[in-house]
Amino acid sequence: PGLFNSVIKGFAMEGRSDDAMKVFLEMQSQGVQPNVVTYNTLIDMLGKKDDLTEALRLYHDMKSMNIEPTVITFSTIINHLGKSNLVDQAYELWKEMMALGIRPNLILYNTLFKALGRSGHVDAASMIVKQMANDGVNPDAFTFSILISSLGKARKVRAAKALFERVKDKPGVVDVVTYTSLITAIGKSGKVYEAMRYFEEMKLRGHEPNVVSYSSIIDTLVKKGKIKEGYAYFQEMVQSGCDPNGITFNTLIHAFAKVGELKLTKSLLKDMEARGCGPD
RNA sequence: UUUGCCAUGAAUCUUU
Repeated sequence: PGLFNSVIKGFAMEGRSDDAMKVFLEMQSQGVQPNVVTYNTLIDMLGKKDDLTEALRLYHDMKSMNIEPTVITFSTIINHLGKSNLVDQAYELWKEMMALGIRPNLILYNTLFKALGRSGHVDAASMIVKQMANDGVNPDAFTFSILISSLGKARKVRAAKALFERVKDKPGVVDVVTYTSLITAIGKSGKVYEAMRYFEEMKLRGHEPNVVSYSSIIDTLVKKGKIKEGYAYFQEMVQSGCDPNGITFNTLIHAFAKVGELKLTKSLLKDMEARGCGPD
């Protein structure tokens, strides 16, 4: 089924889910049995188009075909349930997985933290962090980015910072995304200068800010009325060869419009067109 | 050749 799976994946990546489903039927009519990878791929594809009903139907299908789900099956479904804010169902699946004796791996834990974090269940996530440690699964930069931004969205910025400070000297668990998560959390709490301090620390530690990092710090600054400072970061970003995207421009244009900076707004709109970032 | 095909993180606006 490997060949069919690759073809299905190809269609899935192009968003051609109906073609993918046709291949799925076609392989069966040729007597090739789909395997767990086939199902995982299709479930992920359906989840990406928010068709959770169909995704769950396939999950039940595979079980009735006696195809054993794997940890990937569960992280795929939990991921999409989380993104659809169906945390309770995500948590049910987590329990089902445990009941089946399937060991959660790093990605599964990260996915679950993300689902819990989105819905504000940061305390539940902290409990599971302990279980993860007991399981001998080591957190990575994804884990801390998820936990830190979840804490930030739950307005627990002190906890976010404490967590970050606790792990930032360990190798391999902090990267530009982890820093950006913290910078955003602090920025949204209104501590502009502290956000800037971490932004500078990030650069000093050799983590090159990317378009998301710059957009985040710019947003923090301009929302606090620090238009000049925000624009200075925009210039730094361009000079350092980091291309702004539609979100960067959107952030600046909103801010400029608010304070009536018509000239700068116009020049940004031009700049935007020149860069092929269509305004929306 | 413990082969190959599948899953996770950060930014703006909009919103219930």
